[in-house]
Amino acid sequence: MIKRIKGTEDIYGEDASLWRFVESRFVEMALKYGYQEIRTPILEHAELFVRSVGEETDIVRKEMYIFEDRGGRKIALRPEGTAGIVRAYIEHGMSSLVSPQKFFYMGPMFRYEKPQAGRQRQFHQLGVEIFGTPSPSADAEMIALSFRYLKSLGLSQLSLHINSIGCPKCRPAYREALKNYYSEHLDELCDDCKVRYEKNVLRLLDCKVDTKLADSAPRSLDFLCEECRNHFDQLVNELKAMGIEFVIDHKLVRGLDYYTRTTFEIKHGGLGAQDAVCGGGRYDNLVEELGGRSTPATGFAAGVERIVLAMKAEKLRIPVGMERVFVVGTDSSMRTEVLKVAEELRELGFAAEVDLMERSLSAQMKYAARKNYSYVVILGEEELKSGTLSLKNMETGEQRRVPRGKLKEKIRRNER
RNA sequence: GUGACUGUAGCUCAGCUGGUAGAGCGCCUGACUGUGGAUCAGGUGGUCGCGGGUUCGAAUCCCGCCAGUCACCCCA
Repeated sequence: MIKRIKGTEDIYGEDASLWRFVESRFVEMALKYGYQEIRTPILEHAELFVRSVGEETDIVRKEMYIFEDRGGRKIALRPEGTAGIVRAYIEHGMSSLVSPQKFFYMGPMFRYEKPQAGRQRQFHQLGVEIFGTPSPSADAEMIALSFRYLKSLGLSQLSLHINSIGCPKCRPAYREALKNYYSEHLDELCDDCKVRYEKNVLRLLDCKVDTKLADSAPRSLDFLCEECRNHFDQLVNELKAMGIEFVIDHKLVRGLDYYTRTTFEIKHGGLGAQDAVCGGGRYDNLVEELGGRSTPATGFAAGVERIVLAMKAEKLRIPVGMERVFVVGTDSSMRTEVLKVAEELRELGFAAEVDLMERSLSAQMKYAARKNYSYVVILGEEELKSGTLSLKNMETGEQRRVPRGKLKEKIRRNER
């Protein structure tokens, strides 16, 4: 038997409804804030990610799906969404459109990692990007959007963490301070951290083995230049003004090379080790680094799988859509009438299903019950003669004759 | 990439110290020729993850591989 590829998932049944809800709610919310959708290819030149995500990052060094196409080009399946959107922004000269340009997107991303709870090789992200404004208001808006969105799904065990990692002007001093601090504790570091010390000092902060050392390490906020400091202060003020609760987390550094100033993350308390459902921040230099005009930008990405896991952890229900009705005939001679009534119901805005197995009336009732229909319309000789329908409420068992034209008002909406 | 645990029907699992597969649930049909999730009866369904080895004989023991789960790394 051919099985699905490691780290990929088939989404079906109840899960598919959940996913649809998570995605459509996001689209609604992003549109409300004035964002427009952008769909970029899943395939990009591998070089794009090497230059944006960073040559030295794990994502590029060992997690990218790369292949050579028949024309000998090095192609990658996108490991994240931002790079492709920046590429599209530059390629289409969008910097000459009105600023800011605000985009939302969603779709599959690919990273060759070992799967675990909340981590797949093909995973799905939804997110936004704002181009053309250096203002902390942009950071505040997209952070607020992400947080409000997650709350609107019903999630409550959320915590928002923010930080600033400065800019190329002030970050070197901070990095130096960290290096000094850790150099005095080299022998206390775990093996992974010894590597981090050489490779990327900032990441020493999120070591899980020894958190005490990181707790008392120098804080990036204390090293910010004046511009970065003002930026951060204003972000904090705007979040407060919008009534968004957050904590300043000086240990929050993000893994992708392109971040500047603002970084943020939203964690969920009901998940396993992979507890970040959303993350992002500002990347003021990426557009220029990829060959575009110098353009400040900010954005976030949220993991759909993790959102879904979080919703399951909180046992959240989703609102039902259309009221569903099953239409049965007492025998095969009613077939035409059954089809007609089902079409009428669909026309009226209901979901209507009919038997496709040529089953007996009782078997059809059984099917309707198994599929959780709350209403069944029954058609037989008697109904046909009198121009009525029998409408059965499957929850109460109550059944009554209804004139054909009155179906709509007799079927009430209810919540699942 | 590293580590731990796991792999028998669609699902959950049983199968003791080796004698070549079972249950419950599900699914289909019927009891129920105009009425359901309950009950009863029948039916459907398995290369015992894959490949080697040991043995007269392997789901059971050994090795390798693959897959799954969780954690590390990293990240959404």
